[in-house]
Amino acid sequence: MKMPLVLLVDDDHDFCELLAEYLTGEGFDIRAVHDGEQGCIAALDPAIAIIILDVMLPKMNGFEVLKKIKQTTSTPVLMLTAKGDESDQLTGLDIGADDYLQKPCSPKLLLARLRAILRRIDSHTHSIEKIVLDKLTIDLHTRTVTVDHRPLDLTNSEYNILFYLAKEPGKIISKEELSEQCLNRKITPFDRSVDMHMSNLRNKLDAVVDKPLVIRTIRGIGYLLET
Amino acid sequence: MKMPLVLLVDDDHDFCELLAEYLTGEGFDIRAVHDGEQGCIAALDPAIAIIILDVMLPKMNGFEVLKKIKQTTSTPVLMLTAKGDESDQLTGLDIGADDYLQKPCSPKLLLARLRAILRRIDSHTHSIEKIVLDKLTIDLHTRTVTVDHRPLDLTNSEYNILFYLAKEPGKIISKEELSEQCLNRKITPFDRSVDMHMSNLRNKLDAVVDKPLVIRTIRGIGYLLET
DNA sequence: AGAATCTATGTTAGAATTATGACATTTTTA
DNA sequence: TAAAAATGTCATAATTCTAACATAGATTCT
Repeated sequence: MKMPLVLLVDDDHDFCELLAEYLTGEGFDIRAVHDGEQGCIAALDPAIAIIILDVMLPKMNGFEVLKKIKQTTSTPVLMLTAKGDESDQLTGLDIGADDYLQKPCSPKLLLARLRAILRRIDSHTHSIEKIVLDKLTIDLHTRTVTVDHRPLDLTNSEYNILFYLAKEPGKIISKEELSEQCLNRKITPFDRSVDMHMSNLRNKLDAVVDKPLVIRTIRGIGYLLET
Repeated sequence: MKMPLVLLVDDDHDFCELLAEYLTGEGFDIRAVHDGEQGCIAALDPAIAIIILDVMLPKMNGFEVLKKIKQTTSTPVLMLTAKGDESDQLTGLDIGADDYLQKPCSPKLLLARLRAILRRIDSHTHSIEKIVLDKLTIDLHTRTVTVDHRPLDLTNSEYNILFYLAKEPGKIISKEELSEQCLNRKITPFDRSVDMHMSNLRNKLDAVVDKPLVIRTIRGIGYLLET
């Protein structure tokens, strides 16, 4: 999929044009139609990567269009709902929309949502399942870790950290990055959390085998998993 | 920045061609040069969004090139280092490289790193600083929250959840999403963590003012922050 | 080079936060 | 109306954070 093709179904021509211009600049191809019937027909094209669908449409309302689309294709749909009306969201969720956005919304937010959906879809179809490094195995789906076929019982944070290091063995990862990516918090001046997790992680790794895999400290910089 | 322009500095022509083809397909424009001197000159072009730089280069090694580039521009640099040699990483970090990758590496990983750097740079230059919703203020930089100018003392997870809801007020967010995005873990069958955090968050919100902002439950679907 | 000093990391123990089982309450379904 | 299912919340267990001190690597000064 080179330039993802976006089908835009909205009767507001100005809005379509504006959005088309913005999204084109961000690496998307756009096709726009302006009523529900056209939307249903256009949605059948398998080249379409994602559909942006307004609920307020002439001829057929957005929900009917959504229902029809979902009967025939599995193309993801991002719906634009009226502000503050969450019954719209509920109805859409039932029928199978992939995401929502209240209209009006910033193009930036819409872009972020678009990418999020495409990333999600993408990662479901062909993503990494396992990391295997010598005696270490990390199963991303079940979040389980084994060393030498023996299961390793890790806490959630320990798993996140080990996984993050193992994604790129030999690469030095800073504490800042580990804290933000694995612990979901900004690091603070005398924050020892990452060090503490490393200590515990090393203990657990040592307990299993003789010389299995080593987390090395790079003083002042970060940590790395030895290859 | 429509199609980010990538400068590739590597003497391996085949590798350059391969990568250029792949990255072009992913929405980048590529310019490639094959020795250090050319690299230094090419790097001066302000149109370049990011530089991929191999350490092994004829005429001038990668570190010298990196040093020269960093003296004159602030363009981010992703370095390609030899496998297993973290002294390369340390040297590069000193000089100011933005990221590393061991060569050989998959184009996919390289793409991910490229995007990560661009996202990071981007978010530093013009990102949202604050969310203000009626009486609620969330300062993203300091991670502090006030209601009616009174500070609200939240735990890390409570902050993450409130922020996630407040990013799109009125939007229904599922427990699955909240668990994965705010607590960094997959939700499990009888997992009550999100509910518990909601309960505590509501107590803290109620404690401050009379009728401030409400977290509404959408049974079977998720939660939303009322607007 | 070696001693003194500074700084970052390792580790212990206790505090704070988070997760989980149990039960109450509410909403939905049959 | 009863049963089933989802959420609210209390109490407690598990995890995570933080303060304090120990240790080791770097730096400075002679």
